[in-house]
Amino acid sequence: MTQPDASPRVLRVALPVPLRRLFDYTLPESFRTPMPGLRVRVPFGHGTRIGVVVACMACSDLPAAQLKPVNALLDDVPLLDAELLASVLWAAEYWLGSPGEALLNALPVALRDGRALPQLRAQTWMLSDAGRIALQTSRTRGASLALLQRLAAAELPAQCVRTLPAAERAALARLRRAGHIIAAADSAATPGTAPALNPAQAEALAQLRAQPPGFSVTLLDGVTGSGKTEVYLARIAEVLAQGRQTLVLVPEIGLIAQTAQRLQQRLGVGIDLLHSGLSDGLRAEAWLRARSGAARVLLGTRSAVFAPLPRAGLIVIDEEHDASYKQQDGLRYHARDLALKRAQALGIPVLLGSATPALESLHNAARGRYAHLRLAARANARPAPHVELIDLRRQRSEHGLSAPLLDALGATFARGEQAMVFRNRRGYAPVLSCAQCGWHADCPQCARPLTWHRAAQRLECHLCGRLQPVPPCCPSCGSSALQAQGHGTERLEAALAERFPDIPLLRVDRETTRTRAAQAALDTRLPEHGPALLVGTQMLAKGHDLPRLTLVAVTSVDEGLYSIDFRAPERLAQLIVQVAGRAGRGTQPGRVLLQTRHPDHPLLLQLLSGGYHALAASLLDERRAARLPPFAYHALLRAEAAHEAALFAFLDAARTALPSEAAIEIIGPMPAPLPRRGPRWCGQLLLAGAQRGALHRALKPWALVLETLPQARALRWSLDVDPLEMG
DNA sequence: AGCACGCCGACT
DNA sequence: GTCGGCGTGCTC
Repeated sequence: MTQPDASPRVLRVALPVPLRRLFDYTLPESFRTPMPGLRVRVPFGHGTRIGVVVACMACSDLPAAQLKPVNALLDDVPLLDAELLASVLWAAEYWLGSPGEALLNALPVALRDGRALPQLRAQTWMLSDAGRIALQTSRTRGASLALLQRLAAAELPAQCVRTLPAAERAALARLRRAGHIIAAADSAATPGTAPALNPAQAEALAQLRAQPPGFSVTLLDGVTGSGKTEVYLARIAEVLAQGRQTLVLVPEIGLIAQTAQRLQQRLGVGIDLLHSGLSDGLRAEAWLRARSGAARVLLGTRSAVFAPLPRAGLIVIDEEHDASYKQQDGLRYHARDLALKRAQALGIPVLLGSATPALESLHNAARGRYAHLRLAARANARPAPHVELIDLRRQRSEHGLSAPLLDALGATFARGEQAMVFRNRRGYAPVLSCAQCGWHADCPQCARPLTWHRAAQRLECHLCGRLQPVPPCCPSCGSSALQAQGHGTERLEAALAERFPDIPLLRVDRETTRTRAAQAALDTRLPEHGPALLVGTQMLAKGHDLPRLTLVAVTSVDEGLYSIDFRAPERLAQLIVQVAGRAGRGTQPGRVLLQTRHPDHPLLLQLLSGGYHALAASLLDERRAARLPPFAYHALLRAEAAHEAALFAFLDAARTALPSEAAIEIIGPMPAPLPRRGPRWCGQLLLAGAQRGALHRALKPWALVLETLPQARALRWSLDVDPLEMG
């Protein structure tokens, strides 16, 4: 092992190439010794690359003759501070990715090409109302008075501060603390008044305040409407008052706007946003503001977990159970888990919020690794919505809608109230089949049924996106008796529009949000008062706050009951609780209808009688008995190839390359749950271990072997540590 | 991943 | 005669 030295002449550099290793370069005599986290330009292969310095050393493990010199140091000070550098390298190590890709992806796009840092929009100081009053009432003297008068005459750009007399510079800091001088950008907002906390919220806040300073994880577990956000806000306000930064993560971009508005109104500071909807320039600006400490509250989606936090005080993960926090390509990190790692390194608390915590989080709470705060009651003492099952075996249903469901919708509209109908499939019908011979339309490549999109007059493969015309008659027997089998959102929309012609109806799924303008425009299309109906996929489950929504229906919960994916019951329960939480937010109590052919299913019965936590407890028992996560650790090798033979040649070679260790169970190679996607064959190899450490120790060298496997040439493969999807 | 080097087919 | 197919080897 090489040792750091007083005058290191070798730099270990991370480069944006998909190789799980670092590269050593010599540092030319004339160059100063850079700090880790600095960007460099280096020769690589036949060209040059931008990389990040990871370590400075006296010598390399390689012979000096094999090292090339660094071309240029690109920053004066490291772009990544020590904590962020270490945390990103940890993520690359843990999720078995390339350290260089992880580091370069952690930077905003605008900083990846080695350009100099853009100038941050200059900060400008101005008088607050309090400052103006202080000036008018002549309560100040000396340098303070001079500075207030100076600012009353004109706003003061921050870069002019260093030319001020020293006494006035000292006064600036003092008057900022007193709130007499504020940043111009923050001037528009003044903190809103916090509503009085109910006893449960007050108790939760008291417990949070009682925690010892430093790293801690708290699962804030509260039913929808219990006011988790008020608890976050109170904690964030305290962190702000200490002059420290808060990072808030939400699962989806669609939740950013409403969350930002609420944070801004209540906290009275500008909220810096970090998400993929921003331009490169804006993202870089927010990232740099975070790095400078100027950004005090950062709000973003998954990738915002890579924001620099030099003055970190708190991290909040809202809807912590949401699977969107798991990156599904490239480095397959989990933003919640990385946030926990960062909080530990930063020595700050993390708040995990959810009405339906992930089983992993409940397990961690039960083991005492997380503090567990329950907010059981709805904040406004409104009754929880009433959940009922509709037995589809005993009802004839038309277009997937049973009579009791239609009656309930009719009654809701008659009262002038609003309703939502969920169906997890878009299109008109998931299968188009022949009533004569039983033929049905399949994707020739994926060998799965094509979805009939009736309005668009085509068949669509929801796996590979292939589009085909609708045949005029059965290609197999010539019969014209082609019929829709099953129901998608488009079919529900048509059936409901026919049944309730006078009720404003809106369909929300990937199809409608893609073609019609933005999702934001959707809410404005429904009346605020009077009856209305929303039909759509899970997209509906978040956002869309209809005040008069009192009925929520799920047209079938059965896919979630009998899926091969062991996480399906957890997800179904989370979805049901989440959609139930959307009903009855106004003054009327809510009602939830679940259509099923399995009304005796223990999962449904337990959810109805004991709620999410009772069900979660049994699901955890099942996971323990079956040795599934969180009682075991998984890693999944996925591969897809043009030929089936190449696919299994690779997976077999990968299996052979694994050390024969009793601690690891190897399942496969096997075809993926959906074995064909477009022209490619998909397969996988699942590794399970009882101990995370033992599994990981075997995985790291294995990943390096996989990179060099000749069978890996002809295909695409990826490793997924702690996979959330088996497929 | 890129990007070159390296040996075998249809074209000005 | 060559332009170019993608097999394979490497990147400090």
